[in-house]
Amino acid sequence: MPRHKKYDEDDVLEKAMEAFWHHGYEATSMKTLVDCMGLNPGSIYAAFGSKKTLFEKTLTHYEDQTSAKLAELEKNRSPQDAIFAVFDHMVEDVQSKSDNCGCFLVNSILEADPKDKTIARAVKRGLDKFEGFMSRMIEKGQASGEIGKDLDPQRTARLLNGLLAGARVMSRGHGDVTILKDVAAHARKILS
Amino acid sequence: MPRHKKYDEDDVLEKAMEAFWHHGYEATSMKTLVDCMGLNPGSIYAAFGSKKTLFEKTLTHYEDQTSAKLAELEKNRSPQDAIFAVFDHMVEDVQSKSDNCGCFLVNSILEADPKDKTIARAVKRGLDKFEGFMSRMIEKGQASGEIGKDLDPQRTARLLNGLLAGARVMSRGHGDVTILKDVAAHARKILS
DNA sequence: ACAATTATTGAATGATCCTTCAAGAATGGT
DNA sequence: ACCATTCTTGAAGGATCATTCAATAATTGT
Repeated sequence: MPRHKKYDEDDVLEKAMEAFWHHGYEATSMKTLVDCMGLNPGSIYAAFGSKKTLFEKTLTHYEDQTSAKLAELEKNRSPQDAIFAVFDHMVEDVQSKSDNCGCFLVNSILEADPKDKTIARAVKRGLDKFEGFMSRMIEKGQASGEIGKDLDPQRTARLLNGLLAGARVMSRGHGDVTILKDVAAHARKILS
Repeated sequence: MPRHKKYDEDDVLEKAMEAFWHHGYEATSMKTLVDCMGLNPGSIYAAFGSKKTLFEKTLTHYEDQTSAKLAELEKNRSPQDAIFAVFDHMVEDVQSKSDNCGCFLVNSILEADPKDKTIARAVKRGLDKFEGFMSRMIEKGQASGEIGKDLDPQRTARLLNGLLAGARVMSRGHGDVTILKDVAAHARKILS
């Protein structure tokens, strides 16, 4: 039977994701991908179809990674703490990395052509997962008495997501991290 | 003396801005600009130098337009109402336009190469104006008793800006406007 | 009306874009 | 050891990219 691939598909997908994440879809050329992934054009096209479909696969790869992290928080923490942990994680993430390239999903929302429904749907699916997590945590927190029952779970979830997205955007616009901490604190206030 | 330009420089700058705004910097080709602006490549280069410098000029053009609007609000409304008006304007803007392409500044923050200091600085200048407006309104509102004195003007200004940015991002991710109204309501709550 | 100056035109440039493909290399079954 | 199958290689493809420039057109001062 045949020859085996000498690279790991998840490895190179991860590298492609980093490239798209750093530079955006348009500014990431095939040459860049060839360099980053360590594969020749032919191999990339054989494995992933095209630049566009490769991009879509990196999006779902990111989505998978993110929901794995959320699932872990959901298992190991109280509902309220799980939400706070998301905000705290964002602060640490921005502080630790030398390059602040934000959330891959948020970046992709803004760069994507609104008419491109394939990417729009992939992004929306990612946002929905995030929102589902937040909403679920709020409901569970309300059931356990940890979170006030006056909050509408879904709308509050969206508000928190908006805060999260906005914080990342602003922290990238300025070189500043203060806004992130303030937003994390504000999230605590909302769920008080 | 010489021949006069047969186009208005502000007119074509406006059109270039719309092109960049809709598609982003990278996805806007020179051909697109030629079509949108109604000028030949030669004329564009003669007047604006390069694609990059043209983009920078559209950014400051946007900045000028925005600060004009803010100045008007600052003159005609109470400090608190001026802030609320910004949020309400965002809601109306998204609802009225068929294509929701967000805030040109925010889009540019995320697309721009972090190493490109020229664009980063232009964007930061725009954000600072916004933040300055918010902060100034809060201080004036506190002086007149309209806004609680316990709020830190600058940090609250940044928080509000983050809310604003986040709302636009989320409304673009989903097809939904509810989040915008909720954010506007939340801003009122913060300044209550 | 002519000269001087500037604007417009659009074809041409070389670089880079994404993609394809024919060739060679490597593996597993028989 | 050989065949069938699959992967890798990297050069070549045409398209499009941003940019330039020589030629033409238009305007104003004299």
